[in-house]
Amino acid sequence: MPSYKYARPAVTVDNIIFTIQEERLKILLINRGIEPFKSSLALPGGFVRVDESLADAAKRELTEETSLSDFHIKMFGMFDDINRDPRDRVITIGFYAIIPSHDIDIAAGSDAENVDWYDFNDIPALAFDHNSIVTAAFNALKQDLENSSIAALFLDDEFTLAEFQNVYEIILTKKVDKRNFRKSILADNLLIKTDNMKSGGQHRPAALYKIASGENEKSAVDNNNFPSLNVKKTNNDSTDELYQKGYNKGLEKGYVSGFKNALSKTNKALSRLKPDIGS
Amino acid sequence: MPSYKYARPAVTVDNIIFTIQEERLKILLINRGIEPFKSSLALPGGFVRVDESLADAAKRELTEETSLSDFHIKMFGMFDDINRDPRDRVITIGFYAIIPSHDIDIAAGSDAENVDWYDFNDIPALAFDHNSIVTAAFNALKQDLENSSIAALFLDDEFTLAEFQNVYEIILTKKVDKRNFRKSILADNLLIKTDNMKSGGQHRPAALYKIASGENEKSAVDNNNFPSLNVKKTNNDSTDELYQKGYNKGLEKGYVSGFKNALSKTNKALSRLKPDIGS
DNA sequence: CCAAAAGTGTTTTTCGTACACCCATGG
DNA sequence: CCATGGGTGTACGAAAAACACTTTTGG
Repeated sequence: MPSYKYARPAVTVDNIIFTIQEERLKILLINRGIEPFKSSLALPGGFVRVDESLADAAKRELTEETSLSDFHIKMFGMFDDINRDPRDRVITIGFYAIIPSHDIDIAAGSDAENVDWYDFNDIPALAFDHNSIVTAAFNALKQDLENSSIAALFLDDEFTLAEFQNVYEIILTKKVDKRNFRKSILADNLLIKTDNMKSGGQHRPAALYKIASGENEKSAVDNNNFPSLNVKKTNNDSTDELYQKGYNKGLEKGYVSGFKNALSKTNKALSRLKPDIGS
Repeated sequence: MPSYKYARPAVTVDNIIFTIQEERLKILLINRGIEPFKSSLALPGGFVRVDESLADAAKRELTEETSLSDFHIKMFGMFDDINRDPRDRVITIGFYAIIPSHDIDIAAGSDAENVDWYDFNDIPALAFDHNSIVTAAFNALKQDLENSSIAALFLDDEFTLAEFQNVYEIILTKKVDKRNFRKSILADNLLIKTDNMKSGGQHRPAALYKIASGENEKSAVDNNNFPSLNVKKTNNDSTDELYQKGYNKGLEKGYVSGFKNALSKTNKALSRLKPDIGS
């Protein structure tokens, strides 16, 4: 029973697990079995152990909750209101994860009684301050969508540009001009064309693309903090290039505008969002 | 002597206090009096109490260290390496503060033996991982500089555009085209012209500007999390405008690119950074 | 041969950038 | 009257945005 000279806040992680299912953005929620907020929906999460980093804690919880492994996670914020948990002083750090559609059944099936997917546009009142956390996660997701190739994480390893564009349109709830989108995406060199085609519909087959992994392709799978996903290059000088630990760890290969938006070409990214007036 | 069922990490805050002195960006460092890293330089900071938020803890420490009050602070990152403190598992949250030049003497004078200003471009090896934290703080500062009017916090309440521009040039270490800078700044409506002029030099007097506080002007002084500093408006829709708690609290009135950035007009901001070739 | 999605270029507009001269003051 | 910084507008080029038709397949 560890004791300390001064009281300490508890530290937890909460995970927002995004996926796309039936053309809708969804997140995983659990039905709380205990008070407080018993039988409310809540984000999966748990306490951080003293021998693990925050990201490791998030991944451990994710594996417990979904029985998947090899997550791509991203720290996006922290929540520290004194009274956010009525039982104790709890500081929580938010991570979001992206699960490709083909893993949905595995993820939600692990503990079907208590775990299910919910449409992002129809989230009920959640336990604690979890609605705020969900909102923050979504804002981070949208921003990262503009500045990296994370949209590919919703898809199979190889995907068509139409599928890729569809991820943007679903998450940003905007139609995009196809020609400008393709021009912009390909100019960023975040994707590379494979030799494979996707046939199937009664229409012309589409070329399959994959994310242009920075160094080697394996690292895209092994590392769980989005590091090998390409981040848009920017004209950084000197200090910008220093390794920035901590919060931005997940995007360490580029500048995180992110939160701001770092100084990446945000306007360029926005060009994809304009509705397709033509045709 | 509080005790818990499971061991808990300690939670601390560390403050990077920026100011401009003699045309140089400086930060406040303390000389550690105790092991580990005894007599190394380090960031001011301390433990978070269970009855205070992270921001309150940062402000409390700031007041203790500088004997100033009413700080503008911004949470910019967290640092959670398991071994970052050899004594214990310590998670720290970084805040930066900006102090106007006219408060420098007060700030550093409170505990002159151990506290002093150091040129940002000449920071020695610091205790713990504090060099990483300083780098992250600087990146956040640069980014916020592009997306809000925080540059004004280095100055008096009213200031000339030349002084304002000078803040950018010092922090970004780049010369800026005067005409483009003024055009860009004024187009953002982050500043408003006062009726006052600054005379003095043997040249034409300069118009004084102040930050265009969002609602009322007092809140710019009262609130310590940069909330009333104007943040560049962006074309957000629906969900973007939801209140985003937690990490981005300091900029809640706008979109935080920032970190991440958000989707503000970063390119526009960058235009100010181009050297002034002319004249 | 027809429906349905894949794929592809050009024009227009907007925005970033370079650039030079007159103004008001103090000494 | 002159040295010093304050203050202003325009023209050019690059990038974003609008926009429509041909191609390839399956049924």
